[in-house]
Amino acid sequence: MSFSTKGEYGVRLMVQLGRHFGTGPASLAEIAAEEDLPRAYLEQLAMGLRDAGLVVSTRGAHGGYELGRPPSEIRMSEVLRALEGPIAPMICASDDPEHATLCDRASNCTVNILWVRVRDAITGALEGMTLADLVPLRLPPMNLETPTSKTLQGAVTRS
Amino acid sequence: MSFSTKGEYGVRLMVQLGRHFGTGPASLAEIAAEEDLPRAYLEQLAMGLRDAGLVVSTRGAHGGYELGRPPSEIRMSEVLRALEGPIAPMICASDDPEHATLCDRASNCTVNILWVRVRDAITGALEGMTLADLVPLRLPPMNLETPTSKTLQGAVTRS
DNA sequence: CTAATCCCGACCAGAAAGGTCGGATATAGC
DNA sequence: GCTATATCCGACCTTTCTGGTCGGGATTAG
Repeated sequence: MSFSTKGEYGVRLMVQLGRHFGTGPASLAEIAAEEDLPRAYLEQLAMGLRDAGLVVSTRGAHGGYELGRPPSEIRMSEVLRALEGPIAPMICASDDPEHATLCDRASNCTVNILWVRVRDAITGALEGMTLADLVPLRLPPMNLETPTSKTLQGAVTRS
Repeated sequence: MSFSTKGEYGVRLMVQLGRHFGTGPASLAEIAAEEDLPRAYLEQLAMGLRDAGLVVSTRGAHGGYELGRPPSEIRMSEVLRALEGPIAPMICASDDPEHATLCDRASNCTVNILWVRVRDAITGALEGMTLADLVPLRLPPMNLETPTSKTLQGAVTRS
């Protein structure tokens, strides 16, 4: 029982974008360095997030990705769905009606309610959290784009 | 995000054993036929359940498996753990302290609380259900081992 | 003795997952 | 326009996992 590392990496990517929120697009190269993740792989994840409308991309030099909405308005359920597809602990209990593969044995299948309850528990937990809950608080509101924050970035994050 | 079919098959196996509860051991051949699952594969799952003490095996002719306890005393969390291992939506959020692989980035890892909450939601749901909730109510006590069920067996099971 | 049954390790094939590569396209700054 | 920096995106590769089989051994009821 687990999420894929796609989910893990994707969430970490989103958290980083949350930290950069309001400061213009952040390039994947930047974030890959900060989180120590393979850049080429992040591309795949970012595209999924973009297609879901969670992030906005800017191409070309000085381009990158930024959140489409403030962190507090991005539910983690949306993020996980964009990354991993419908939330479904079992094929017969998907929260996406499209993919709701009714088990052939639907009639005498009493097991289904188990998976449905588990699914609802998961979506409930995910629905109750926003990206803002995961983004470490930004330092007290000084001028947001301080040069110091930039200088710091380079220094840290090298594992 | 999903359980493996190991979990699915295993739960179905347990439900069948629940139906047979109190009527002596049921052979895997029998159950494989009833649920239309590969017998050889069920063996693997049954052994895991046995090692966890959830079922008791009887070897030799007329042997088979039966529940170690009444269905109402078997929490689904136990069943799933026996089948799939510790409940951990992410490596850094296992409910088994042994396998709690602290992420190297533990200090600046704010994401962890997400997985922990999800995990707790799942275990909560699982803890709140017993096998009895999944076993279809038995018909009013007639003679339980009807001959018709036996005649059926022979016909099936050869893939 | 025989048939039924669990026990259990070895093995296997296909799918999925994680990840790489390279080139196309777009854009900011000179 | 040229160049450096980005996203974009399909093709590809490699390793792991998973669902599943096989075959033989140990046990036991009849």
